[in-house]
Amino acid sequence: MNIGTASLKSGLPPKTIRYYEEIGLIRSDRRQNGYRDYSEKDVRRLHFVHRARDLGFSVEECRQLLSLYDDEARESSEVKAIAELKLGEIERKIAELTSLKKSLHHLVAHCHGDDRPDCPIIEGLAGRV
Amino acid sequence: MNIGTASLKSGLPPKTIRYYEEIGLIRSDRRQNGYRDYSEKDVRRLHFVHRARDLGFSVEECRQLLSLYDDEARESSEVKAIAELKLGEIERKIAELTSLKKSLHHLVAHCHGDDRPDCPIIEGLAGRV
DNA sequence: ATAAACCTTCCAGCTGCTGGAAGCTCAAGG
DNA sequence: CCTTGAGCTTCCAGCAGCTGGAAGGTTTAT
Repeated sequence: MNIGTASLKSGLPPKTIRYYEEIGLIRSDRRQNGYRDYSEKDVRRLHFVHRARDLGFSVEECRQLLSLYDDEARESSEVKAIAELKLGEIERKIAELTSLKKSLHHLVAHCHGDDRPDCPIIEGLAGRV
Repeated sequence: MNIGTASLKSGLPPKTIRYYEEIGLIRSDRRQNGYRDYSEKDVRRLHFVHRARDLGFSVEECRQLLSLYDDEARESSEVKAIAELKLGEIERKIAELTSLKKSLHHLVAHCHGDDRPDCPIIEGLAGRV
């Protein structure tokens, strides 16, 4: 099938699919006219990458996950290790954002927000607080 | 003072300070030898940007905040509006990550993680769940 | 006098796409 | 049969926000 159809089935834009090919993540057959040609199996791999990206895995991690996906003799512990690393990253990111949120909320809460120039937010950013 | 000293005082790497100048965020005087020359006031502005970036503001937002910082006649409502927008963004990001975390945690929790190949994480990514 | 530590500019690269231009191919309608 | 439009191809550029490195000038300390 053409890239347009593979795009619809996998949920990835054609541009992204070409990009993934360029960086060697997903390959494709070619027809005589030069068009890319995808099988159902290819589409499943594309879909797999789509889901993994949506779950926060980097392209490099997708590469690892894809090779585990392909490996009939994989050990699930390997997959789990990657996922747990990612989970940790996500948790750290959440903690970081939560702390940011707290700081920013604190500044916002103390700003009266009227037409006067004195502003605890500006002062906080200036480090005067 | 030289860029190295300004870097130490503001907490921004010299490279970043030059970059901020290149994009017109922070200017600097020049000495006869071509070296950049920073005043204490410049350093305060650099520090301000540093803090704002750390709090999650984009460079463009820093530009706005800097001009409000400079504006003696600013209305604090303007600052507050920008900060509230950012706060909303941070909250949305946290919600998104929390949902990611939930999905990923669900997959991880169901993976026995041993030497066998069957793996709910791979299956989940493949969309077979 | 020389070496180390600064400073300068410029160019490239990181992640992960996305947009656009120029050009080829294919399917359908008149 | 011709044309039109959709879909495909490649290549180049750009987004954010730096960061690394090369090649070279300056300053400072020994």
